[in-house]
Amino acid sequence: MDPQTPRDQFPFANARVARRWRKLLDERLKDLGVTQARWFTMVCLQRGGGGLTQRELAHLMTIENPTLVRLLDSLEEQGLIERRPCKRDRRARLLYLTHAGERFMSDLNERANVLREEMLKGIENTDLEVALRVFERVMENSANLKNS
Amino acid sequence: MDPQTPRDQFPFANARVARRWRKLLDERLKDLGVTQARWFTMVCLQRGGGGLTQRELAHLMTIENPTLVRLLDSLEEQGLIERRPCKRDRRARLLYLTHAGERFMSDLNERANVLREEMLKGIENTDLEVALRVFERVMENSANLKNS
DNA sequence: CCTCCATGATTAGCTTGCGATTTACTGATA
DNA sequence: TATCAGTAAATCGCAAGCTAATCATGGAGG
Repeated sequence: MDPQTPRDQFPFANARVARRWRKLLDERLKDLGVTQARWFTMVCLQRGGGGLTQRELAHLMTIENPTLVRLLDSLEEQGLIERRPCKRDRRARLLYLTHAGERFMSDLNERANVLREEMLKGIENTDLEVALRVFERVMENSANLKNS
Repeated sequence: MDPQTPRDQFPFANARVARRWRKLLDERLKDLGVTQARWFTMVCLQRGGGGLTQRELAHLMTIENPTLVRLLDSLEEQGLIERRPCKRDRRARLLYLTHAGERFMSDLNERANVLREEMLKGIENTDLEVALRVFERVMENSANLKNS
């Protein structure tokens, strides 16, 4: 078999890290009844500022709408977010963190930050910046594919 | 909200790229009846050399055993791999690519290579090497966590 | 006003990640 | 030899990613 080049290894190594991060974070949020994906949903909603539609939030998160629907179902059931009707378009629903959800965020963020720093310990910001540039370029490249 | 640092963004950006890669590869392998995960299983089996146990292959792939079991079920059903009994340990089963599986690999690899080069277009090897070092360090760091 | 296409959300069904449990076997030790 | 902890694989059930299909509403053109 050919020796492995950096290009060969990249997608696998990337996916491996993503699996590991998800697994560890799920583990550490478990006693709060939250998962990595649900926390990410709340983070994006908070960043987006509340009042987003589901389509807009899905776009922010770069996931598909049906995936988001289920995440919102569970968050709503936990009382962490709300779906309110939209007056301008009765098909749409506007999303908000509840007060409980907002209060909860500081605990969740704290645990996520701790884990992140443990995982990134000893890694220079300059190296992370290079990695982020690579990610960004991959996303740009793949945006122009679709049907090739 | 705080300005986003490279450290904040890293896990999300990493996960996003992993989702994108999986999605596009699944799409391009679909007509061959293979998914990204099933192809990855075959790649690892080929690299590992055949005759691996399931535990060994799962370790190579950095996934859990139950996840692998199902991948192997579908690959076996498609006639791409075989599970043979192990004479030294009757609990274990040794894994092999079938001839059909081996022949199939060149098509699959070709398509995966094309996609990879499209996604990595314009990215320097030196930058990929930095990213790979980051990945490796993250995996090392997270190996020492478990119960913290 | 009606028709018809487009769009936001949902539902259904598949895949693949996980942990917990079960089953069959191994191997060490009393 | 009998027992018993440990291990390989399988099974079950949950979460979260996806596509395809459905439903309700919106908006444009005849």
